[in-house]
Amino acid sequence: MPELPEVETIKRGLKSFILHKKITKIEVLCDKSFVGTPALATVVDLRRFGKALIIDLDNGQSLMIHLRMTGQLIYDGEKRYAAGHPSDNFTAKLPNKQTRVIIQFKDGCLYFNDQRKFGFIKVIKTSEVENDSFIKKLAKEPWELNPDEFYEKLQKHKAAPIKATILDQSIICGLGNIYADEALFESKIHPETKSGKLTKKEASALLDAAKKVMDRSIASGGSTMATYVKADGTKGDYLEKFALVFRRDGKPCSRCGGKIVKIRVAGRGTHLCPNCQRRKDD
DNA sequence: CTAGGATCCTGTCAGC
DNA sequence: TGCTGACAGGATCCTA
Repeated sequence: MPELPEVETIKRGLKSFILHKKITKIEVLCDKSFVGTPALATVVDLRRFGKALIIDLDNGQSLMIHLRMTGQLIYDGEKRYAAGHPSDNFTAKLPNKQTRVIIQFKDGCLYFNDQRKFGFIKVIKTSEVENDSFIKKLAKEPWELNPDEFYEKLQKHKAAPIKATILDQSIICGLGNIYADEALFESKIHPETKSGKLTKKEASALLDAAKKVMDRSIASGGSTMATYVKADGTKGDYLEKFALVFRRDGKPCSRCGGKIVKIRVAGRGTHLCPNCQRRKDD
């Protein structure tokens, strides 16, 4: 998915289009993608918990949206605002084959598209949002986590590769496959390093790097491919502009000129510069 | 308890 | 061209 910066981008953008607007109709095209009974109400707030987006309504209910791997939210009204997993859907005619839910407003439609159907929209009581099983488990985001706290957490998973550890939302919240790779590169840590082998200094550097790469992404409107269009017509282009290792295997490292490689860690494709990110002896 | 692998689902791409 | 397997910006469930 869509990692924290992308969901933050969605939240900020949607706010300007749907806040205080009434939902006039909800069409569910794929049962798996919508949990609960759709009700028509007015949007009173948009919030984000890690990678989950919450749309609060004035009937005491909230829509919890998780895009998982391939979810997208595309608002189509006077302007089009698209964010999430980048694809041609951002500019395509909608609804299409991948449209799972359509949330209609008086002057626009919010399309929830999701190729792989891992994502979902779920109706929950607003008062229960923070007790939701997913949200409840979320750890602090990098900006709220202090280095000592982070270091202590790493000791509880000392045998797991650091990449797996920082992808675990109950340890540190917000990173996904892109920003995990970028943060490890930025802090010069090999992704397979056992979490318990990191020094306090390295843990602190990694935390700083996580904040840095995500701050930069949020500032540019989230990462994306070329088809991504923001509300103002500009493109969010973290991958093109800022990614230094993600999907850059075979290309030279911007820091040392060495060759970026792709390996598999924790079941995920992982990009690194073997020269800058030295493996420690186990 | 942790760690690692399979799994949900659709689509695309590399390699035969 | 057609088939096959691998893989994908996530999280959960199962097993050891």
